[in-house]
Amino acid sequence: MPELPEVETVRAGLEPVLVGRSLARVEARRPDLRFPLPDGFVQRLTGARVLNLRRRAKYLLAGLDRGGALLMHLGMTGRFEVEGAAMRDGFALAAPADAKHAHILFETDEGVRITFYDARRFGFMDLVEDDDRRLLALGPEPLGADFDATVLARAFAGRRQGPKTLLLDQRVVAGLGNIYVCEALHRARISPTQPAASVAPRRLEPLVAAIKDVLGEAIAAGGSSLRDFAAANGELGYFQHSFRVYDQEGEPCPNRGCRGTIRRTVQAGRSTFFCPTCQR
DNA sequence: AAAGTTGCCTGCAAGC
DNA sequence: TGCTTGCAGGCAACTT
Repeated sequence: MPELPEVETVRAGLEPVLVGRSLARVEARRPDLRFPLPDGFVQRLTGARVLNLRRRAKYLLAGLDRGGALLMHLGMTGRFEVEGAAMRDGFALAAPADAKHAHILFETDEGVRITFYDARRFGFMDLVEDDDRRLLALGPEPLGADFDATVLARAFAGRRQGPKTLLLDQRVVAGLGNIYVCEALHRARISPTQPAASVAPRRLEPLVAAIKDVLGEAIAAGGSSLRDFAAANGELGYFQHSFRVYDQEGEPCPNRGCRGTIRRTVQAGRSTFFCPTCQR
């Protein structure tokens, strides 16, 4: 469940049980996620206190009192489950619900257990410093003041690539994924496939606004929940009901005054949903 | 069969 | 010509 709004929702859910707590127990139930866990992962985290929980792009960063941070990425299917303070009552916690994909377990000094599940295992964790190159390479936060039309003008200049693929490039703007790029381009009525250099400059400001709007609305809705089977303890987001183009192939275009039909195409190996009538 | 992720690899074009 | 760089597209990692 992982684009910026989903990661932000996860961050907000973990913050109250994690920040200020120390990790009494850490268990890695396999040596790797997408990549091998770093050397001494469990030892280096056990006993550490979490100072803060931040989001950067689609990354979660738990700052540690012993320096550095725990970097976490949800990949495609990564998710966290939080279970209450059973330890305080002297009861052992039940086995993870989906034991096969429960890869990392944290238990705080309050006895709260936080389990990281990831069926496809495209997610990853690492222990990093502030100068980690994955973080330094990221473009501006789309909801930040420094993301504006000028940023897009620079990124689009001279590019034959479509706006769709450039907006997915985390070096241009950090945190957008397939869903919200499709949604934002539709709101701004910009073709996802035309050469980015051919998008008129006056259209970049509305595009920035569309990106900020759709992300803000999605965060307010708790993100989007796709293909989420067992409803975890946390509530599911409901923004998927507000999709105007994503996964809406064949539906009428909801843009005002447009009588087009939503189509699906493939760009850089990923589905693009758009209205060929009003997005030009 | 398709999937919301990133990053690596390739082949090609452009530039010096 | 040959080398380097950037670009654009494809694919791999895995499970349901």
